[in-house]
Amino acid sequence: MPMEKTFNAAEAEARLSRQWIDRGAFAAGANGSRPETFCIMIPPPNVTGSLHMGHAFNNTLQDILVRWHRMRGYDTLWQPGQDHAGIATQMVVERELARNGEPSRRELGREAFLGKVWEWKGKSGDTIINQLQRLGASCDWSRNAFTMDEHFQKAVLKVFVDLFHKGYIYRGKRLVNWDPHFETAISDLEVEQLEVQGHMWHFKYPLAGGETYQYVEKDADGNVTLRETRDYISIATTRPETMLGDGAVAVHPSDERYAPIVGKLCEIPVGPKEHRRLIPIITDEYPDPTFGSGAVKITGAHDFNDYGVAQRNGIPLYALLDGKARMRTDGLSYEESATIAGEIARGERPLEDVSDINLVPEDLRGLDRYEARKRVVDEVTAEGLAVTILKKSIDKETGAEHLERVPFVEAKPIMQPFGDRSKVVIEPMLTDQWFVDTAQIVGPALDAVRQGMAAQEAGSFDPKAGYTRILPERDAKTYFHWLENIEPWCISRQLWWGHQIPVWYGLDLNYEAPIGEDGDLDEIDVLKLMVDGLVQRGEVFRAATSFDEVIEGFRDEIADTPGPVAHSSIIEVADKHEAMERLAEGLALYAVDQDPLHLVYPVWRDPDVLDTWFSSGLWPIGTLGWPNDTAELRKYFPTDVLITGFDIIFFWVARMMMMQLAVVDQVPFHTVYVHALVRDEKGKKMSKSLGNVLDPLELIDEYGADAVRFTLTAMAAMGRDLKLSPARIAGYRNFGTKIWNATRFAEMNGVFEGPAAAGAPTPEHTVNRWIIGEVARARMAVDEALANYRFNDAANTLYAFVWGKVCDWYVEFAKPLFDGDRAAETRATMRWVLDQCYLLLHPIMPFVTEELWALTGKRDKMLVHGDWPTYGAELIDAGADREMNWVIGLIEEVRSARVQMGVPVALKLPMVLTEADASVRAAWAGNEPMILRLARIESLTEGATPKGSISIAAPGASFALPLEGVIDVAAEKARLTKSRDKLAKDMGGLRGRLDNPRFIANAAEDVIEEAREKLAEGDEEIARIDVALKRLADLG
RNA sequence: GGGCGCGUAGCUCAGCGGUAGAGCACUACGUUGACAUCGUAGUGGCCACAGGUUCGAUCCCUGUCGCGCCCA
Repeated sequence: MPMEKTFNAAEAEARLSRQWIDRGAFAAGANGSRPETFCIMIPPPNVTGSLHMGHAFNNTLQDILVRWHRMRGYDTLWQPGQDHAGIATQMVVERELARNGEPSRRELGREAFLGKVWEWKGKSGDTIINQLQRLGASCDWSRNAFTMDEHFQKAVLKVFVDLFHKGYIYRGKRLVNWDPHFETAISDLEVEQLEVQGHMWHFKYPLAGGETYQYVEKDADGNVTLRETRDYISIATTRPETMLGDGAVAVHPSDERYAPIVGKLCEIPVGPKEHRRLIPIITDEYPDPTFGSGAVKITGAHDFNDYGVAQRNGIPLYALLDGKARMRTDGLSYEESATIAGEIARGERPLEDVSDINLVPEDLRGLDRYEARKRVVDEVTAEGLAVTILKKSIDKETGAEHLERVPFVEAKPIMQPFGDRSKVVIEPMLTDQWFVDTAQIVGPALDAVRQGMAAQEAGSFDPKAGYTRILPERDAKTYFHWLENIEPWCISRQLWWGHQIPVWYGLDLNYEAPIGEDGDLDEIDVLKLMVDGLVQRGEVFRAATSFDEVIEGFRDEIADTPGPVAHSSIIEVADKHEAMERLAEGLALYAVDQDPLHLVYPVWRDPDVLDTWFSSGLWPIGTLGWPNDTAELRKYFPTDVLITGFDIIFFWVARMMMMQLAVVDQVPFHTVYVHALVRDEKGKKMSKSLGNVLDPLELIDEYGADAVRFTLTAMAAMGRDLKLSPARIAGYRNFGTKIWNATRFAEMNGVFEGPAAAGAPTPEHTVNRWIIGEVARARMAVDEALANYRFNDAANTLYAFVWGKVCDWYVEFAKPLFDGDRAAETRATMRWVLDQCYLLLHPIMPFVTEELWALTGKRDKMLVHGDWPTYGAELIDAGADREMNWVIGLIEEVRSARVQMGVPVALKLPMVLTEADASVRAAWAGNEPMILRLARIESLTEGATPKGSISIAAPGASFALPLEGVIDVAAEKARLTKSRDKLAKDMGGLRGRLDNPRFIANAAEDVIEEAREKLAEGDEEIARIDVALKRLADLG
C-alpha cells in the first residue's frame, strides 16, 4: 500500500503512545544492555497543573536525554510524579466547594475536607500525566509518584524527625510572611514584590514633656539652610496604622540633626490622649539620613527591617494584627497595654513576652488594616500633628491666590509584597513557626557545587565523583549567591492539605512545689497540679513519626512528676483546650477515689503542615523508596541529571541539594541543566492576564508533537530565553513532512523491498560512499552536542543533514543511479541512510520516526528501543568527499549562471569543457548523469570556448555554456565582474595578512598554510574569470 | 541601589580570536521520477558605540549608551 502524502500526526501519535506504554517501552531498565544507569527525576508538576509551554520545553529536553540513553543501552529510568502543592490545591478544592454550593472547608472540618481533596485528586489529578504523554514523554509511568503517597509521607515525616533530632529543625517566634487570605505563613520566595501607587505620610512625634531642641539643616558645603526650634521629631511612613505598635524612633548615628534628642522619649501621636505612649529615640545604622526626614519609626512586629533594628536594640515587638490582617481584638485592654508598654519604654520593666499586650485602642479593634489606616491618619491630622506644606490655590471666581497649609502626603509608587497565589498584600507577622536552621546544612550543598564547577572549569568533570555542576555556569552564581546569604527556612504552613508536622505537644507539668514527704499525692498536691497545668506556664513537645512512637518521649517528659501522674496513660486529643479539660477531669476523678487509672496525660498534634518544598526536596530519594533500602535506590541513586527552569533554582534545586546531603550524605544528581523561559514571539512572558499564552496542547493538535518538540529543541540555546512563534513550529512540521516524503520516494523506488542487510553497506559509487560519511559526521556531531547539553546544536545538525544533505542532494543524485548498474547498492545505501535518519532523529521527533520505522520494513524492535549507532570517522571517505563537493559546487555554479542569464529552467544546454585537470576528468566521468540532470545540461563536449557563451569557473576546470544569440553581454559581464570583485576583495585580505611578517612570525602554522592554499585557489579562479572577461570584451 | 545577562541580515537567533552563518520573511523563476507543508537562484550585515590587548577582535579587557531579568 503506497504511503500517504503526509504524516497524520493526530492519528499516529495516540496509537504509538499507546503501543509504547502497553509494551512497557518506558519501563525502568527497558532496552538496557550495559551496566551503566541513567536516571532523571521529573520536576514534579503541581497536581493541580496543566501542561504549559514551560512544561513542554522542560520535558522535551528530559525526554531527549532519556530516549538517547535508552537507545544507547543504558539502564534508564525517568521517574515521573506530581507534587501535592499545598496552597494551590487547597485553593482549588475550596473554590470548587464554593462553586458547587457545598459546605466550606471550615464547616466540613479537617478530616472531611481532606477527603474532598483526595476525591478531587482522584478525579483531576491525572490531567497533567495524560498531557505529558501526548508530548511523548517516555517516563516510566508505572512508577508514577505523588508527594502525598503513603510511602512518601512516611519518608517526609522520618526526615523531619531525623533533622529535628540532629538539631537542624527548631520552633521559634519570628517574623514571617503572612498571607491574610490563606491565613498561613509563606516563604519569601512565594512573595512577589510589586510596585503599586501608595502614599507617604509625614507626622510629628512630639517630644516628651514639651521639650524643645534646635533643628539645623545644612547643605553639602556645610552652610546652614534651616534652623528652627522644634518640639517634635518628624517621621515618614507608608503604613500609619502600624504607628500603634511602634517601639522606638531610630536615626542614623551620624545624623547631627537629631543628635540633641537621641536617648530622649517622644510621643506616638495616636490613641486616647490620656494613655499616650512614649517611646525612645535611638540610633541604628538602618535609617538612611538622606531619605525622608532621616528618622524612622520602628515597628518590629510588622516590618522586616524594623525587626532587625528592634532585635539589635532590645525594642519590644508589639503585634497589632490578627491572622486576617485586622486590628487585634484579643489580649489586654488598651489602657493596661499602654501602661505596661510605657514601663518598658522607661526601662522600669524588663523586656519579656509581650504577646498579650494589645496596643490597638478599643475603637480601632477589629477593623480592617486599611480602615484603621484611614482612621489613624484622620486622628493625627485632626490633632494638628501632620507635617504640613504651603499650597497655592487660585480662587476661580475672584482669581485671588490663596496660600494654605495642607498635610504633607506624597503620592508615590511603593514596592509592596503580594502573595503569588492569593494576590493579597502580605503582612510580616510575628508567629510561632518551625524552621530549618539552614545555616547548619548549607555547607555541604555549597561545597558540592563549588567542586563540581571547579572540575567543569578544569575539564575534568567526573559524574561519579560525588559533586554537582550547574549548567550554564551563570546559574551556579545564582545558586551560590542565594545559599551564601541563606535565611532560616520557615517550613510550617497553616494549611490542612499537606504533611502534618509530626510533633505533639503536652502541658508542662514540671513545677517546683513541695510535695508530700512520701512522694505520694495528697489532695493539695493534686489541686496544685491542676492549677499549674491549667493556668499553663508553657508547653512541652516531642517529635516522632507517629503517636505510638511519641508516647516514649512524653513518658520521659513526665517522669519526674509525682508517681501516679508519671504513670498516667498518654492519650491523643485534638488540641490544647481539650487537653486541659481531660487533664483536669482525670485529676478530679483521681482526687475522689485515688484510682490511678483515671489519670491521663493528654497530648495534641501540631495542626500545621510542612511547606510543600520540604517534601519535594526529598523527591530524589523518596521516589526511589528511601528510607527502605530498595533495589532502585541502590541502582539509580545518586541520579544523573536534573533539568529545570531557572526560576526554581532556589525553590527546589538548592533545597534538594541541602536535604539529600543532610539526610543521606550524597548529592542527588551530578548535573543540573538550567533552561530559560519560553516567551511569546515578542519576548513577553506568557501570562493569562496578557492573553499571550500559547497552549502546547493546541499546538500539538495543529502541528503535531514532533514539530512542537523540534521547535523547542532547536531554540534551546543554553541560557537564553526562547521566543516562540507558531510560524517557526510550522517550519519544523514541514521538516517532518520532508523526511516523510523522502521515505515515500524511497518506498516508490523499491528501496525497502527484501530483507535489509545488517550493518553499514560498503558501496562502490562515490555518491554512496560520500553520503555514508555524511551520516557518520552527523552522528558524531549529534552525540557531541547531546553530551554537552547543546540541544539546539543537535537539532540544527540534524535539520541541516537530513534536509540539506540527504533530501537536497543524495535523493537527487540517486534518481539517475536507480537506472544504472549501481542501482542495487544505491537502494541498499539509501535504506541504511534513512534508517540512520530515523534513529538519530528519534529522541527529538519520536512519533514520525517510529511510524516510518514501522512502515519501512520488518523490525525486531520498535524504534524507541532502536540501537543508537556508534560508527564514526572510519566511514568518512576523504576522496568521495572531495569529489562530491566539487560536483555540488559545479552544479550550483551552473544553476546560478543560468538563472542570472535568464535561461529558462526547462531549456537544457550543451556544455563545453575548455580546460580540466585529471581529477576533474575523473569526477566528471564518475558523476556525469547526475551533473547533466541537476544542472540541466544536454551533453558535454570538449573544445575551445564557443562564441557567445557564458563561462563557468570551477576548481581545476573551466566550462562554457554556449548561448549563441541569446547572450546578454552586459549581463554576463556584470555577473563575472561581481564574482571577480568578491574574490579579489577576499584575496586582498589574505594577501595583506600573508605579506605581514609579524603574521608569519606569530600565527599558527596551519592557519598560515590554510591562508596560502585559499589564496592560491582564489587567484587561480580570478585568472579564469579574467580570461572569460577578456573574451567577452573581444566579443563586444 | 546590588547582582546576572543581552544588543550580529527585516524578524528570531547561532557563532565567541583567523576576517560572518541558519531558519523565517522578502524578490524572481519554476510542477524536473518524494515533497507547493515543495524546488532553484537571489537581495540583505561599519557583528550597539568608543578606547585597549593582539600579527589579527563580532569574539578577550575597560568604559559609554540602550534593553531585559533577579534581589533589595
